[in-house]
Amino acid sequence: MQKYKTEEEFLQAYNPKEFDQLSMTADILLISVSDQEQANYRKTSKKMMSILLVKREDYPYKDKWCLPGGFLDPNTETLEECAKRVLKKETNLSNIFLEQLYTFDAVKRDPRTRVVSTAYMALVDKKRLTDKINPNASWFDIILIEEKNNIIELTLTNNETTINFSIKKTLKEKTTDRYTFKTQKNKDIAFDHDIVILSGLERLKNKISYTDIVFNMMPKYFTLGELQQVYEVILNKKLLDPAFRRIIANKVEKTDLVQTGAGHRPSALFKYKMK
Amino acid sequence: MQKYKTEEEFLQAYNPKEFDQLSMTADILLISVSDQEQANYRKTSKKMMSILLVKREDYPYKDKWCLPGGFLDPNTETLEECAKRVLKKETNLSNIFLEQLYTFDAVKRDPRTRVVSTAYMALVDKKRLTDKINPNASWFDIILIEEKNNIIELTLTNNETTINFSIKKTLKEKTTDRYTFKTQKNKDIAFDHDIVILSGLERLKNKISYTDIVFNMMPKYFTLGELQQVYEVILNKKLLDPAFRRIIANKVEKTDLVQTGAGHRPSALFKYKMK
DNA sequence: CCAATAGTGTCTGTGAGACAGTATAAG
DNA sequence: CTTATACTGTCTCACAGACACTATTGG
Repeated sequence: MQKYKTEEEFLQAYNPKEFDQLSMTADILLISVSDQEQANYRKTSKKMMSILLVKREDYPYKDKWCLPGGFLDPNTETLEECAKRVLKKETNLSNIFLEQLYTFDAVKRDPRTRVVSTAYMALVDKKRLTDKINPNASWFDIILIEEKNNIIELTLTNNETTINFSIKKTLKEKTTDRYTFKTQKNKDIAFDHDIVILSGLERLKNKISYTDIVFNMMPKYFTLGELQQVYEVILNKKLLDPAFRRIIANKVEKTDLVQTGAGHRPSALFKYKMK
Repeated sequence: MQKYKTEEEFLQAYNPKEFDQLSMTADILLISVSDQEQANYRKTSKKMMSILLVKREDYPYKDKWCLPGGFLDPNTETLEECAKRVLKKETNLSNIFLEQLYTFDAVKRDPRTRVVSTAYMALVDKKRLTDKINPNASWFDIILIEEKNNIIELTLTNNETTINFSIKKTLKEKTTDRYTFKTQKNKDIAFDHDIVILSGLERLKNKISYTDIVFNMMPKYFTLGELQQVYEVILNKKLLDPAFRRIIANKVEKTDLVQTGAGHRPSALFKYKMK
């Protein structure tokens, strides 16, 4: 090996192409909560989690659905900037909550070449979304998420197509909370994005109980009933009213506004307040 | 753009070198707990957290300290396998607890070329370590970790060299627990590894309270006093005996063994038991 | 006996789970 | 008046914080 006297000298002689390189992508799991149809005038509309998927127009995995994502430009941008750029392109929105999820790096995860992907979780209030969404992208509602014998089954629909896949969840180390996910059944989702989706949903489920992350999916003003429903759909279980109100009491602030017209006692509108 | 009839056809024509590529590394924050000297025969030896650093022999950052790490071979290995390979090389140990920490990707973090690094946290019981540690690697004890006005100061020593750096911690989003770390003072640690170290220590601090991760740093048999000291050094605060014993009660199993010879009541030896 | 750690009993306050009860709009 | 949701009061139980107390060794 040659020796260099200074760092400058060394850097001038350095040629990265001498080494094997690879490509990276940032993939984004964009999650929101939608209102579904209501059964009668008095019932409140049911809430559902939804995620944004994109139909692949080219090989590989042509015509399958995948998460919005794009290749990192190594010369100019960070992975988070790359993620923001992709989100802007797909949804025409900036200022979306973003958090790094995990880096997925199986050797054969992309058939083209070695591609390591850093996944980001993004949260948005669906009311912020205009119709300027990219035509090859589509919101899918999560209509079923069920865990049985460590096998998790997920069903999504965008009212045209229904997607269903299942993943086996195994504890990676007996001392921690990390799981290994393995695809059991999947014919509609490209790459390893089925696993990214599930990891993201689990992360959201965890973080909702010890952070204020949920307010990134809420409009500025909301009722406590709505907020509770969002918690319930994310946690996938019913919560008791008084307990819920105690928990979020010091995260929200009551306003003078009320919401009426629902065939029952009007509810106060609240807004987020930092603890 | 050309069109292809099948995925195979597409893949055959695909040339990754047409696109800008980059390099990746896996860097490992290996953490352990050491026994320090005892003041007199009766006192128990004080515990300290220690991390493994490597002295850089080449440019860039020649002669500075950094985390053990290595370039990913894109053709053969995952990042975790790369991390294991590096750990084996530096410590001659396999079967070390590893967990992906975070992917660091600032554009200019490596002066050579674009290098994205996925950091792993590794935990080990120091008694497992032989003297087969790589000569350019060295254990540094964390002798000070102090937070004041969101500036965290860290001092490490390996009894020859003392390293000191400080980092500013800012809440990234008001709704979550994610922080942005920014170097305030650092002249001994290469790359952005000062920030990796701090993120890792914070992660360990968090995870110790809701997982059994700490047992990866313990020998097979240990006293509750020792275990409590490890908790205390990681959490950086004193714990009350009865509260501590209640918390770990169903994580440990008492054995018939006792530890004597310490100038006070002998203590029972325990071992880890999964909940 | 002393010093130091090992280990336990128990009081108290906080806070979640549970359930029952009151309030109020629209049809 | 009915229906459905909004919102509150309060009991109970689990559990963490706090402190006091007993146990046991080597010197």
